[in-house]
Amino acid sequence: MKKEQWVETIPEPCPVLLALEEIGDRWIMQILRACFFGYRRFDDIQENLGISRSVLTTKLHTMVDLQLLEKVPYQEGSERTRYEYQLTQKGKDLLKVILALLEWGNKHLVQPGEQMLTTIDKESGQEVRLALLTSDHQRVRSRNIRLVPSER
Amino acid sequence: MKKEQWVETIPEPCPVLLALEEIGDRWIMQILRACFFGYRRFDDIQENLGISRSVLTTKLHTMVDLQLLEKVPYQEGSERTRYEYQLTQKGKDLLKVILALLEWGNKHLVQPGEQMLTTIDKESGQEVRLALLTSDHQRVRSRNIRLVPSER
DNA sequence: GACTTGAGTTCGAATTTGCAACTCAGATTC
DNA sequence: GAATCTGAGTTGCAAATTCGAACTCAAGTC
Repeated sequence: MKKEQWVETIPEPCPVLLALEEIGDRWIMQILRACFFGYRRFDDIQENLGISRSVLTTKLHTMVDLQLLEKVPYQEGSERTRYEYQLTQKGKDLLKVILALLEWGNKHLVQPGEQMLTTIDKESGQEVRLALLTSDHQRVRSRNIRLVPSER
Repeated sequence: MKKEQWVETIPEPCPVLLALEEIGDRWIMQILRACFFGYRRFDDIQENLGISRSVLTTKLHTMVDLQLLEKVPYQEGSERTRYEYQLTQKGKDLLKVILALLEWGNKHLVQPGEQMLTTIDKESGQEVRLALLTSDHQRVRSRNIRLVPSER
């Protein structure tokens, strides 16, 4: 193998692979997207995604095991107690992954005439984008980065 | 369905779903990661990922169809012409997705004692992270964003 | 002429997913 | 107080994916 692009030594295990092994299957990211977009209940998620009920059951349980979601009881008015799936902090920390996918989808997948989904700052109303920043807030362009192993 | 978190109206088709339908399967992101990390040839990728050869063949072809990769001839010295898979611009534009996964993996999946993989600025050597920026370079925190549909 | 290498094919077995129907407990209706 | 509805699953079987290992095939090498 010749010239490498961003990295010379890849740690074992590779953190990106670890991430993909947890959430890189056909459904988990889609379920997370639904959760970010406000869906919380079994039937809502099932209908929104068109996933089969049996698979959704399994995926929700593994997502709870992985601590991406939490099964929380709630009541609407005086109805009986039900359960909904809420994003945990670990789950919420995947927001940037979703936003990165969103930017890429807007750029490469949305056809002219269709609608994009843009991220705006609630306060200023300005458009918001993901950028690479050094610790003292300088912007860095992608081609100027390198990946290095470091101790946890 | 009650209170939504980041978005009131989701455009149809949703750009995030479009993205996940293209690259959200079990292998494509892993193959992309391998490409970002410098692997370009069939056997190298196959060995690195432990994917079965038949599936890799199919995935590489669909990735070429989707214009994520390009099959490019090359020669090493005077050897016969071979082919390697290179990231296209559309493929390279997924870097932020990979970096977001990397940050998440570092934070939540790397065990103490194992190695993280950190992103640094080639010039300053400083650590680099993904951040949300408005168009005039103000940082925004995740909870202060909203998603709105917009015309393409 | 036999061997090696990269890049696949082929094929049967194992795993995952889909679909439709069934369950089951708590509310609500008649 | 029996029948119905609703949310959140199970169950069982068919269809689609993936795996592993062996086989192919064309170039180039010994």
